[in-house]
Amino acid sequence: MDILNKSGTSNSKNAKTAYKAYDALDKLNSEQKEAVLNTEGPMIILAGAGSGKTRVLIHKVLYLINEEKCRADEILMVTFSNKAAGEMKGRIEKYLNSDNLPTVSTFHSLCARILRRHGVNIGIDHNFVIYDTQDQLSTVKECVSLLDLDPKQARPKAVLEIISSAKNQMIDEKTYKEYAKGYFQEMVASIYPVYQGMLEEHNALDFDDLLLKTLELFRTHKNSLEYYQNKFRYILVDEYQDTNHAQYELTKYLSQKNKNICIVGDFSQSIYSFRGADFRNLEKFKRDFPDSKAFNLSQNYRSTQSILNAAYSVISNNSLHPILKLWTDNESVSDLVIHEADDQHREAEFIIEKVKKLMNNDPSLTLSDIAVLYRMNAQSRTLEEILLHHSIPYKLIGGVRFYDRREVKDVLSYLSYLSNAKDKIAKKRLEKLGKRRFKDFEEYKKDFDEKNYIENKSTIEILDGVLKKTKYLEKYDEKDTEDMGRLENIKELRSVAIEFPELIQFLENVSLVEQEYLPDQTMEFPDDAITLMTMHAAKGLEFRVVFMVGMEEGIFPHSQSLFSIADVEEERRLCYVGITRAKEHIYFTFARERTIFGQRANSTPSRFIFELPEEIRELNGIAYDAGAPDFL
DNA sequence: GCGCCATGAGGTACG
DNA sequence: CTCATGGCGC
Repeated sequence: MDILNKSGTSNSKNAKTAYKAYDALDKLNSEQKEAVLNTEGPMIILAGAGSGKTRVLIHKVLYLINEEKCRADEILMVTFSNKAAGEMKGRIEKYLNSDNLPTVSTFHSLCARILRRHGVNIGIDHNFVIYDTQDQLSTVKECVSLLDLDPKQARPKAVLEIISSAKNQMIDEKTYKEYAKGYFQEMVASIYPVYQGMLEEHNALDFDDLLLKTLELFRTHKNSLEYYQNKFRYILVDEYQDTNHAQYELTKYLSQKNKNICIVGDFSQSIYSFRGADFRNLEKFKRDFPDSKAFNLSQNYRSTQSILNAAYSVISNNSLHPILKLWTDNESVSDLVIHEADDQHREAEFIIEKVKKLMNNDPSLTLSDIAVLYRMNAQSRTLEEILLHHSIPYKLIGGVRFYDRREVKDVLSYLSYLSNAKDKIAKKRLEKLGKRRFKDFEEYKKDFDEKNYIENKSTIEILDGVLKKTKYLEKYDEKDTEDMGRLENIKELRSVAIEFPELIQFLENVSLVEQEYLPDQTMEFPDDAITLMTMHAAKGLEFRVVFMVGMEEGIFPHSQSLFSIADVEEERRLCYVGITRAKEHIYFTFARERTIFGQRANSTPSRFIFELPEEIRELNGIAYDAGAPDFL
């Protein structure tokens, strides 16, 4: 095999980390190996949960480079989160002793970069700001008041949802009115063009625009498109079931010329249709690339067979998409338990008892091996209370993100407004921080513009200058714990500012990169703690022990999903994602009675409980096998 | 310009 | 019940 010869030629100064294709390929199973070795042309990898998908992607990249199919910088790998991109990048870099690296990026960062460079072709200033959800909401509010509409009827949040989903379907502000049906949508049709005009005036793009404007650029400027088609000769896209229409089109455009595109996904793990994802893109791809080759990764390395059986038993109730049946060689010692509790407090107590027992029986088990998964964040409160009461450390994932925090957003608005004075949304926010303060800030801005600080001063100098001039920190009282936290966050922001001395780069970084933010609880227990999070947040993770709580109709599946089959199927996929997080043991719990939003009510066990394999239900005394329960 | 109270809504969430 | 928001009074 000529891989052997090539492995020694380049990149192998450091024997410890240099990539050796022949070694690496030996460690792959035959399905994985086939997927790695097929380099040319369009291909689709259906990768089940825990099937080593990341591994395959990384080895594909390394193999391409090692086989000299292309240079590293001719490879583009697209992921959905910065976290995933960072991990991929880290793992690839470890094997490459070279400065020439592949581009690993999210769709949004990639598009932002493309637009900074070539957006001028379609009238986009290279200095544009990126509006996040909060800015978008403020913009919609502006439009609503400008158009003299009643904010109670044109609820900004609802309006924005419609605009965003229109954008996801690539319907622009001019054509939307043709699609609008009914009173509300017609109202949105009148707001959408105003909203879009306002963004333009502000020299701003929202996240959806990043994708749409890039598509517009590709459609109208062949040169720009060809530049990227030539640059990225090999393209890999992860989590393809999560792409929306615009992202689908982007991958199509970019790969049109070389057709070396590898997409990876899993129908059964599509859980983001509410934000525009369409798992049917996996099927559409086959139609658009009729000569594409298909590969399946069906061997699971994470869970026991009985966990996989449980997951399959549930997901096989879905009919709107194909299902990949997984198998494993893993030893099958596994707890699968269904537990009925009196109420949500007893449910939490059950978890604690169980955790204690498990840890007694198995000294190798630590708290960080354990996760409690729930459908919605509101469910975490009772769990937190009881864990706190029993002094069991936990870390809570979720909540307000770092860059969404008020104080962080305030400081960023100052900086963003300095770099782009057209941003009226930032201006409005700053005015709200006090007239005096804004006046002082304007004085600073005058210096900033006249003395060209943007080139002569570093981000941290500017940031500190603004803080000093506006006395912003005086808003907060060091003795107040909440304020203290806010001051801490600004400190944290300062350290990011030090990392990015160029203001424009700093702003680009903060609008596109979500920083890992740990809430206070985690700070107190940095090491070993139980993880509490939603099932959505758990995607991609694994734990030796998983508790899925609140398995009740109306909670999971969520009440708002019950009107459509497609929505219930998405809930079921979420259930599948939850189950497949577990390596060894899984516990499903539900309460007979639950207080939610201050309302106490009896609950019915989730339909998903009844979809678990009969043996498990029998073992747990939940063998309603007289057919479907009456709620169905 | 700040803070209080009434009101209303309440899913999941990446960039 | 809890949190965010907006209007209004001081």
